[in-house]
Amino acid sequence: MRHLTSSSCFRMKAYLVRILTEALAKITDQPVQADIIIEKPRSADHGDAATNLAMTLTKKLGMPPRKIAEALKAALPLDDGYLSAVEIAGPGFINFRFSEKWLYGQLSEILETGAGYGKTTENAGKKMQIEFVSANPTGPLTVGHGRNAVLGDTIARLLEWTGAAVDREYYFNNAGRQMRVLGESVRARYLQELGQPAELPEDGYQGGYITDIAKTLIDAHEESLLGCPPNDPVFKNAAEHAIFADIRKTLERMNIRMDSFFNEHTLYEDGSIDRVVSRLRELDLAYDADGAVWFRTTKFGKEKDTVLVKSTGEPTYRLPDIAYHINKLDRGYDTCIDIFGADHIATYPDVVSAVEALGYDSKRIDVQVYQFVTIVKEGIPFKMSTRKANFVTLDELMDMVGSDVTRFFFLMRTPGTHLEFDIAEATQQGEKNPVFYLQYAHARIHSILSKATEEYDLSAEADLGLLTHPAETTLIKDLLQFPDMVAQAAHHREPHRLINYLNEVAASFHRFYHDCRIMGEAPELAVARVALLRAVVTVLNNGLTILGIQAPERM
RNA sequence: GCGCUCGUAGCUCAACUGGACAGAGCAUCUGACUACGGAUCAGAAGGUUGGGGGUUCGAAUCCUCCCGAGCGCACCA
Repeated sequence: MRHLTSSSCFRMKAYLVRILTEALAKITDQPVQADIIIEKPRSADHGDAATNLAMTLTKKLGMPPRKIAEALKAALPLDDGYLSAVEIAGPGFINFRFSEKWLYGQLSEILETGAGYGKTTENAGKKMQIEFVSANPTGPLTVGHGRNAVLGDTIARLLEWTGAAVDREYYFNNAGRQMRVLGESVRARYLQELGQPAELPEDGYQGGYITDIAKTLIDAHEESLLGCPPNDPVFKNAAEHAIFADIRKTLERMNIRMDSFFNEHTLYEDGSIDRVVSRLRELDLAYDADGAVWFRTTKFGKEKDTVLVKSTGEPTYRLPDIAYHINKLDRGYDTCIDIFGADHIATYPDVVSAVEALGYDSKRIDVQVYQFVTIVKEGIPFKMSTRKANFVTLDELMDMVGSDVTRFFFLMRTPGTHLEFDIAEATQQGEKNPVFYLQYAHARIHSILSKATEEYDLSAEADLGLLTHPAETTLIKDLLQFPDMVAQAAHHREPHRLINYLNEVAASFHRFYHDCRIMGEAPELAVARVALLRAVVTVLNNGLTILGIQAPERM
């Protein structure tokens, strides 16, 4: 059974589970083990909540599902503090309708809770860490990194709303071959800028930012670096600092702040790399062959063993990866989440196997893989490469569409499926741009509220019982789903669920706006509707806050 | 060749992880307030969920085999 918390929807679920359990005990002699699942039916005709309990019990009780449903219904109490009706439908669903008394009670709870509405305690007391972005400082962040960055940050926010303490960490490596080539590329540009003959390394970085970095070196050192050898760290260091500064700025612009940057090099300095190898050797999971150190991945179902340390003495990236995850687990996190692109999909199982073999509970590691982004520009997709400088940077994208649209587009889709990022669609300012639908609803309500403040005395308590129009009650029911939706999105690490939900809320609001007026109605009703709008604004605001998107008061 | 991830309306995607009649937004067509923001709302049309077989009360979802796409398969990261 699903873990339940104290928020409104959970409380209704808990109530339904309890009365169903009691009813079940009444209709059978022997105790029956049953998983009671409560869900919201797709169609409003089927009530506000439903359970398939009767169907799942057909085998155990040896009775047809509708018979069981009838018996259960007869044994259920009908407390109008919670429910107004219990119905049986279809093959044996038991459908519940919430009482108005319950709805109004919950609505006033939203108003009281305000900016905290939607927070739950599902992960209260849990310490979590999420590692994301983690791009090596070889160039500016591109749209390709964007999905990773925004997913990581938003999942962190979701988890915080379920009570967890979350650390955001950026893992990087400034010592590998890529970085060496980067330094050599800067040096080549430096020489060229000073009129010296020089060529980029064969697989050097071609982007214009390399030349910019070279120019800053000229500003700082003039010609004094001409005699430096190609591998002099001054070039690489300059590049790293400039690029990291740039990356931080981009992240900040996207409303992302890291708690820590972890340099892979640390793992060499503190000996944890060596420790992993020797412990794997003790377990006979690592061995020497052909001058290299191998990891016995065949023991975990792989076809081939994997090299951990090359015959040159240099570890492959897998080894520090293992050490890094152990480092994280040793820091005491209950859960460590990795946000990985599809290219890592085949390699992380090795890390998980190693961590498990070394005596850690690998369930504490949670790898989230997202599929790559296809950029569509003028109707045609194009491939990006940092090295060839064939990319759209996140800064360029935000120059075009702003950070709200940028975040929204990356969050809109299921992480596990390919995302098509259509620049033309994102650039649209009007109705075609999906983010505006939400922001418009927020701005519209705000405008109504400020007008209502002038016309009515809103200090008196609203009589919420006046909100009986179908557009009003469905809107209230939508609002009550919010904490549950946040918790679900957090649990599945899928922010798009929250977006879909907020779109529904906005749609319900627009429908309400169309059907129900505020100004011009009897003052009591107007005041009650204003209260409802405040609750809607609360949900939109809190939801957009989780998504890291602005909730504008006018547009 | 092997592994992973996928395939849903013309297009981009949902579907609460096995539930009721597969839903939204674009695009197309038809309508709506002389009043609170028309960046809105109502309606129409659009489907053999890539295909076959299986599991069961029940399948887009699970198993299997085909077809098709993307990504991996280094002593690169």
